[in-house]
Amino acid sequence: MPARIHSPERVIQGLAEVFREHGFEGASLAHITKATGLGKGSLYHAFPGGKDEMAAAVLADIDAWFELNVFTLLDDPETPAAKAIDHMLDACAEYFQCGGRVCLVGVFALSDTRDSFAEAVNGYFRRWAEALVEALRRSGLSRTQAQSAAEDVLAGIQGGLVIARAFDDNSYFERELKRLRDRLKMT
Amino acid sequence: MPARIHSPERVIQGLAEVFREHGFEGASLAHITKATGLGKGSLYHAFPGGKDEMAAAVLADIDAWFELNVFTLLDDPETPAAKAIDHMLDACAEYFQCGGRVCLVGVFALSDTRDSFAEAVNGYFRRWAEALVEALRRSGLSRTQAQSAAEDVLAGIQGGLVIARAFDDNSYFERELKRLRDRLKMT
DNA sequence: GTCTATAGATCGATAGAC
DNA sequence: GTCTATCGATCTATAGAC
Repeated sequence: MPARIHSPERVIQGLAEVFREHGFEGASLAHITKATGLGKGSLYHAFPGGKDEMAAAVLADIDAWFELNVFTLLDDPETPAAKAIDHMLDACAEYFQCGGRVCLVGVFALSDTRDSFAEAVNGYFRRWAEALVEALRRSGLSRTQAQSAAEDVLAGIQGGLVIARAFDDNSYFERELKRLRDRLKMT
Repeated sequence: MPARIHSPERVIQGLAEVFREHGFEGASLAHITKATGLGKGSLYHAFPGGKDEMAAAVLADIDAWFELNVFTLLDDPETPAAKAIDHMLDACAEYFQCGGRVCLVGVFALSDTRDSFAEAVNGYFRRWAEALVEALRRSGLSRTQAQSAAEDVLAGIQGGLVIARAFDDNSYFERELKRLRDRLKMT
């Protein structure tokens, strides 16, 4: 048998898709083997900790993506706040496929799965909020104003994903992003 | 054995709690029997359709609650818009226990459960949006403005619940409700 | 209407060949 | 590193006594 047919990135991506679609408890190994193309043996070779370790790997991968594509720019004191925030919203539109893809961290947050991954779930949103506050302060807002606006943006994004999915209408998420963009420009 | 120890309302409430906490797939009959106090036999006597019928009953119960406590007042042409909207946000704070309780419809919307309950999930938010648009138009907004504001409020509520639960911090949801209240007053 | 017992399928996880 | 075979547990759902 050839070694390493499946690149780690593809496996993580397949895992993410299954967890997003079915949630943690609904993500059966049958679904996972189908999505990754790996048998159970291979999966448990790569993730000895089982489903918990698979989910943790996916969460770490998400963290890394947002760190690279969103948070770093928000933090960067040399990047104009407006540009960093615009880029953040563009990145969200891309990552969440304009509402066609839900946020795994949000999915985990809503169910009892949150208790098992509390640190990752909490950390993801905390890191995002802190970086966004940093950018908003650069744009001239007070700490209180910036925190309130950041909370509002995070809720808008997560809520936009929920409602877009409920209506099966991606344009809902796009309109929500537009509203957030406009609101951030006004402040 | 005494008949009808468990009132239908208590059973539905127990079911709702389990589905909210664990999602549809994670809501095992073991959890359900524990939460309702009913054995499997009793449950399948009351809900011959199994878990699907249990979930549908819970969704219908939620619909009825919001119809009675939120939508009707928003629709009522004799109720001042500001009063109806204030009442809606109060009802949300109460129903979602200031963020301590998540929205089952939102939970279902995010996972593949949505496909099985698409009509109920879609209808819940559609009814809410329509009623809210009605109230906002009474307050003087154009149809376009009212629709945009209504979408924004729905997303804010759902997103507020996601983030509050992610942070395990109910004050987050309360602040989001306050922001929505202020924003609606400004328009 | 409620229960216990249990069927039959699927679950997560492991063992061991290659 | 990947597979098949398989384990014991748990799952949804049913049957039948009371």
